[in-house]
Amino acid sequence: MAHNDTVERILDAAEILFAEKGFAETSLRSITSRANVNLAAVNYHFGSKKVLIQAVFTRFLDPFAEGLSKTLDDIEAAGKEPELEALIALLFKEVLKVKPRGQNDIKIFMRLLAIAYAQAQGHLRKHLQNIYGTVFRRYLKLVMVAAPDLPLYELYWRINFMMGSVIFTLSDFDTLDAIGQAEHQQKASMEQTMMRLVPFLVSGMQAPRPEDMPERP
Amino acid sequence: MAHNDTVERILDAAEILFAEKGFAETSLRSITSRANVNLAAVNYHFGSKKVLIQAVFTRFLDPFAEGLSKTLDDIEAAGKEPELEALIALLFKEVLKVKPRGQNDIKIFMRLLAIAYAQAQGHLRKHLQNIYGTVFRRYLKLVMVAAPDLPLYELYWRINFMMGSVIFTLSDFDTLDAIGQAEHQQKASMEQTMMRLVPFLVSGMQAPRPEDMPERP
DNA sequence: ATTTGTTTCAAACGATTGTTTGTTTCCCTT
DNA sequence: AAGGGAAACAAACAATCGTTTGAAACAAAT
Repeated sequence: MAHNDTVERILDAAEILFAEKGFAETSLRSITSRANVNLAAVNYHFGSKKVLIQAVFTRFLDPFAEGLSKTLDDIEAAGKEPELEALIALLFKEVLKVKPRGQNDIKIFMRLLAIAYAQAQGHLRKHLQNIYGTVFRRYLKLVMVAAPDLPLYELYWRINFMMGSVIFTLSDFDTLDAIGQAEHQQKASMEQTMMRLVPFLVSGMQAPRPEDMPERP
Repeated sequence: MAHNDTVERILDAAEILFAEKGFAETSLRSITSRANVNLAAVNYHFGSKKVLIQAVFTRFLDPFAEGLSKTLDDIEAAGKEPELEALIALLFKEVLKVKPRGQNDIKIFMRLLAIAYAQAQGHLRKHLQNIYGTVFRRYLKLVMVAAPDLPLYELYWRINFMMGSVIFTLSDFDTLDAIGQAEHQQKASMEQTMMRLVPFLVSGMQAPRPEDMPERP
């Protein structure tokens, strides 16, 4: 219990503080202090702060990627070709499945993703791409089938447009919801906002191709 | 020439380094070193690093907000009610107008926006909101007219969905374009990508309202 | 030419950072 | 009960951070 408990307490504290302030702005001392753990424990168990950051991501993304992979297995086994809306909603369901122990885990998860993208840290990005690239490509193939009239290159960019909407909105959900309450006297939940995202994304993906944009310039 | 030159050289160096590495990861020494300026110059001319960060944003956003404001003046003076597509394309044109001295200024501009959102720095966010909130609200009113069948609260969230796509995609344009070249042997420009964004965003905004989502729960 | 005020500069400040060290404590095996 | 390897600990490490200092260099005005 001793070892494992310390490692997980560090990860718990780290993911919260990283999501709140970012990587560079979060000191190891603030992490170990929140975790009620000795300062040296981080370097003892992880080796360095950089590895700790990667470990935080791994703990989130591994179950997510595994869950997504299994869902894709089921789809392919059933020989189904899901529609665009189902494919997008699928991703949200998968996100909601991850780590049901805490309520605000999804917010942390999304904020970490946003920070990872905002900070073009070479080592982190390639680390994630190397590990989770395979599952992502499997998912992308299904999107291709669901939107057959879209050239591959166009689809590539639209996928990124989608990622932008989702990550941006959900990672800043608390702030955006607070503004929404102040200006419209309505509050939203994360699940509601995901539901709101689906039709926006589906319609965006089904949009006609941009004008004056040759497929191969 | 002495004073003004130093201040602008600091701003030039700061915006590049901030866009590359973020705020906390960029030291004043790296800024002053790149600007060929003494270390103390930052605190002498700006007072603190925090003020320098705000100054970098101001130099970008002031001309942008002013240009947008004038464009909105013209529209209102002409009594026009632009369509959604025109309103969205308008924003991109306004962005392209800002700071024509350098080619990659837009990339820096977008990266700074992304970093500003990712790092929930309280002081910066309120600073921006207080200064540029007025222009933004004027623009929002035009969008309201262009999408009359959309409830205000729904529109609020979709505006944020749009912002997410744009900021996310364009701030990471270099990386995304590099991947696009590797996987599809096609390269894009920032202007092309903006053109690609327009139909995606327009269709997203015109999407049907999400199911099971009462207007006032 | 002298004064006045602004800007630049080298140097140092205290604080905080990630990491390392050597020792102590704990737990398990024999 | 004794031994040994893993873990926790207080303390210190060198490096870097933003900021401050006081003197030097400069410009413009009297």
